[in-house]
Amino acid sequence: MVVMDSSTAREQVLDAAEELFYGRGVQCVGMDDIRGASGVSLKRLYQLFPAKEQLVEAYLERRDARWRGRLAAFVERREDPEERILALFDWLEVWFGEDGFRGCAWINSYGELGATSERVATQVRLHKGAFGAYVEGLVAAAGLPGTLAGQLFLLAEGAMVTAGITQTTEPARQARTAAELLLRGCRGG
Amino acid sequence: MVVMDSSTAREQVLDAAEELFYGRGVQCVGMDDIRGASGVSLKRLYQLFPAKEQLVEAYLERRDARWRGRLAAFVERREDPEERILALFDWLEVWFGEDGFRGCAWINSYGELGATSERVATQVRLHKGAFGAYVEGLVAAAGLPGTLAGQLFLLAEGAMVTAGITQTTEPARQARTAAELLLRGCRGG
DNA sequence: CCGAGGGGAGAACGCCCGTTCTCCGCTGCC
DNA sequence: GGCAGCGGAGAACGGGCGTTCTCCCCTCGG
Repeated sequence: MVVMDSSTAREQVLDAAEELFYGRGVQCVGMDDIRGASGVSLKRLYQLFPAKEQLVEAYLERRDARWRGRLAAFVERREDPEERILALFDWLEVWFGEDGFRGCAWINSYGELGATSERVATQVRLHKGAFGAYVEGLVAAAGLPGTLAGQLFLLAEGAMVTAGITQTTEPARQARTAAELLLRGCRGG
Repeated sequence: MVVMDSSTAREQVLDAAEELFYGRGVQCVGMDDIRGASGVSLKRLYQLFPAKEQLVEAYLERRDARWRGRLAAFVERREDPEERILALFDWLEVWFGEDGFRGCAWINSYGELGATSERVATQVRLHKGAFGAYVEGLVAAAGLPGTLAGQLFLLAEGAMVTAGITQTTEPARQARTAAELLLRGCRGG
């Protein structure tokens, strides 16, 4: 096989890890599965990630960057600050409808490993904190009261959980409708 | 030891299972841990539950009955139909503040086993379906539009997830505030 | 051409865990 | 009292998995 430098090997491992961990759950994917799917030998795999836990951490970290990047790119296509808030829920609907959607990776990982692995719990809190801060930013940019941000955040989280469990996109629309009502309420309507 | 009939043995096993599965996650609790905590021998344990998966199923099932019973008992102490809807969120706050609260057992189990075990996935869907139907009932009893129910449901789900991850009770109050606003909107206020 | 070293494949190791089996003591009936 | 059978304790079994080790090939410098 052609030589492969460390950073591409790393990416291939993370690609495989993301697909498998997200699709089946972390604990039922073995390091051997990762090797098979990535084509990176166990030896090198352990050079890149000294233990499975660190691979899980890296998987969540990289996915966080991607996920928030995609969200922001979608939202920023709208100009109006209030439209941007609603776009958040439109984006959820797009996400929920994607092939292989299986709920929120962080919520799932927290359910699986939150009690066991401090590193995983930390990644989840960081991700949810960053998402919450992003919502706060959108709310502030629209000149709306800060209390609204937490409420929208809960709607989004509820929609993610429910979409994951029911395998439908409908929760995104329900959450969007609720968000519109809350926005209207803030405008004093 | 004194003789123990099947139904008390069953209860003791389920008590132990509930505490351990909920507190640490299903997969990191072994059948031996259940035996140690319940005092029921492995042989009898396997007579009562032929496989671990069925014990998990029974744990979720019994917890569902308890959980919804407690919720209903709390809510029904209020007379006014709209107060009952808000009481739902007050009850969440009580629940979130309990010792050992670690999020929603069904959401956690779904993250852990939803992709692997059809029985577990089914239990989770049944539980969430029953909770959703209960919310719908409260909304209908208050003469409010059915679309509100789904929105309140999402708020409650979001609060459960967030309270579990952050280990705070605050999401219950945020969700309650949002619920009040949505109610007010329905009244045409 | 030769020897050293890095990397790949996969066997090996140790441990855990779900499930079953073995052995033994107790109990209750004749 | 004797014996059959139920039930408890825990060893045993089989498989899986995280991690490490062994062996071999290929490459590259002399």
